Amino acid sequence: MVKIMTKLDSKEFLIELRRKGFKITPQRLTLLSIIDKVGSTHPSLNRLYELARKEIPTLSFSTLYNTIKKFEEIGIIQLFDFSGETHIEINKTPHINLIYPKKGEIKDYDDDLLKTLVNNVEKKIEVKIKYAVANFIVEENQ
Amino acid sequence: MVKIMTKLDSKEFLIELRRKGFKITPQRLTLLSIIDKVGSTHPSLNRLYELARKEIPTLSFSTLYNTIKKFEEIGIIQLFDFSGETHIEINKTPHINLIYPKKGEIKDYDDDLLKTLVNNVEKKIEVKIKYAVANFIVEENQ
DNA sequence: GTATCTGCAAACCATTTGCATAGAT
DNA sequence: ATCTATGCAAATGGTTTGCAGATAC
Repeated sequence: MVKIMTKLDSKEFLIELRRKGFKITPQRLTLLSIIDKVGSTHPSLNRLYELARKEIPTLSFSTLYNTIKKFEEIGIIQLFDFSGETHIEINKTPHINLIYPKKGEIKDYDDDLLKTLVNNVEKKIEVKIKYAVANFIVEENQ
Repeated sequence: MVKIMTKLDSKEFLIELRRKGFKITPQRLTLLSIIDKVGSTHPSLNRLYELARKEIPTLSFSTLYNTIKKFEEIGIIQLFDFSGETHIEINKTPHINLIYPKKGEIKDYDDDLLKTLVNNVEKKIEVKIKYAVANFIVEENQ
């Protein structure tokens, strides 16, 4: 079993995974460490697959898929659809995604005003917001 | 040619369509009027197709698809992916989409704070935001 | 030893495209 | 008359599932 230390696979995190009945496999550790590294660039599943293949050339897409879905279920990541593909989000706090559609780039941007907005809405209509992202599409002139 | 009066197919709007080299067909007028009516519920393309079929039973999905893409190009609507499907957005001003994932419901919610946030970001990083939507996922306990 | 995971292959399904005919201007 | 739109049917491509053998525990 390969052991790579990252923010995500710290001891407590692995214990938590096990507690939920998950097995710790090399594939999962590798995916965790890749997500830890590049998660903030919001890779698509296919991009993630490319990256993971460099480390485990025999990895199947279905293993990646199942694992990613489990990670979402547990709450390690969020998934979102963009431009016909599933992408990864690791920033769980309310934030802005600055989207450059032509470049296909998505950058995180933090602003406390969004957090205030979430609080306001929660109070106003008496709901709990589980997750909040503001998508700002940037105008790209050539 | 069927003529149905809506906010969207007002005279100026049709002139604008023609100016861009588009032909005004019954299919397009019907789609415009349906979008005008139900656009705020963010229907998926398939839902839109169901609705349109009730009015034009022979309508093909590819006609709907091509038309919707044109509408997006012109700027009548925005398209976004959610839960593996393409959905329609007609609210072009910065607003919040309250998403109830279990129900599959998406409700518009307006708050000026979001508009302020957009202005702040535009000034701070010197970009023009073409389009802004904040997605708030609502926690639904059963 | 047992329950879960992996990898392969096939199925699924929304989206996209090619093309011959029809229609708008 | 010309150029664009429609509808059909097939292709595409990302996602999802079934299953036999392998692995974590």
